[in-house]
Amino acid sequence: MNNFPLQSTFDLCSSEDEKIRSLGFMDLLGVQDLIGPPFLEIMAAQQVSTPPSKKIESPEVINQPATPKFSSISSASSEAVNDEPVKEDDQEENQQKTKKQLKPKKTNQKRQREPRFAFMTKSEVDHLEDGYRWRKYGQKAVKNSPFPRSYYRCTTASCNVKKRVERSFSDPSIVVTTYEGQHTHPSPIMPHPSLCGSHLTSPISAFGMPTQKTPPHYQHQHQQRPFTDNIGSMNARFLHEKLICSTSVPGPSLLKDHGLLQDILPSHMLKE
DNA sequence: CGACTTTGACCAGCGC
DNA sequence: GCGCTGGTCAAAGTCG
Repeated sequence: MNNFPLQSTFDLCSSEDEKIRSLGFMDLLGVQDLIGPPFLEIMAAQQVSTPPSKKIESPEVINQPATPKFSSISSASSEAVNDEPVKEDDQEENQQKTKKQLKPKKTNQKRQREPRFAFMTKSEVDHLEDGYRWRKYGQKAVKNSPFPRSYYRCTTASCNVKKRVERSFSDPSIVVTTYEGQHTHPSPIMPHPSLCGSHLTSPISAFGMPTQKTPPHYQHQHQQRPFTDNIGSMNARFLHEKLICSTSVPGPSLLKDHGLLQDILPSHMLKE
């Protein structure tokens, strides 16, 4: 497997990411775009639903909505889209500002988290090309890891998507990327949906990630699940890898995907 | 000169 | 209450 600089590892099997494993990757990805409802339902059913009473704090990954399917994601997404959590805080904000020219966020309520999804990618580079433009706004050393975690934000003004990138402690060759929120715009770098998948000029962009390369008709069809739109593209591959890694996901819908993925995935992977 | 990165500081949440 | 950690801000620096 040295042919590619990187390869995604979806079964999230590193010890460090056990937490990730426990939760529905699909849900996080919102992959239903490609797989269709039946599959999702299966996945959703399998998902560890986070008890409402318990805060969804598990770092990446887990904010698996308690509700099956994406109803909660949908609503979350809409919030996410408008996502201007800060505005209503103006007054409080002022007080805080006076105090310190810092963070407008924070208020009486807990910070609302956007739907997040994480995935692991075997890569030598930390910041994978995913078709969107990101601006780094922070970096922190992480506990229990020699590798720092980088924080990125989508540079598009109206887009509040963020992502965190860190290397796996257990396997430095693996990059754990966590996306938060949804893109409210098409990919500025890869404007041609048709390029998605079939023209993998770069392994990185190939499963780089949530590039919005979903065919227009598809997007239209699934408009109400904005979150999935962003991710729709990468999932083909991610999804499949996840599937082949996860023995717990039987299902016809899987087969359905094979057709779509054949030109993307190595035959041996398909077999698996 | 604008866009982006680096980096130190600050704040909130959480566990003890 | 206190300390730790994650997440974010914003000034300064860097690059094209």
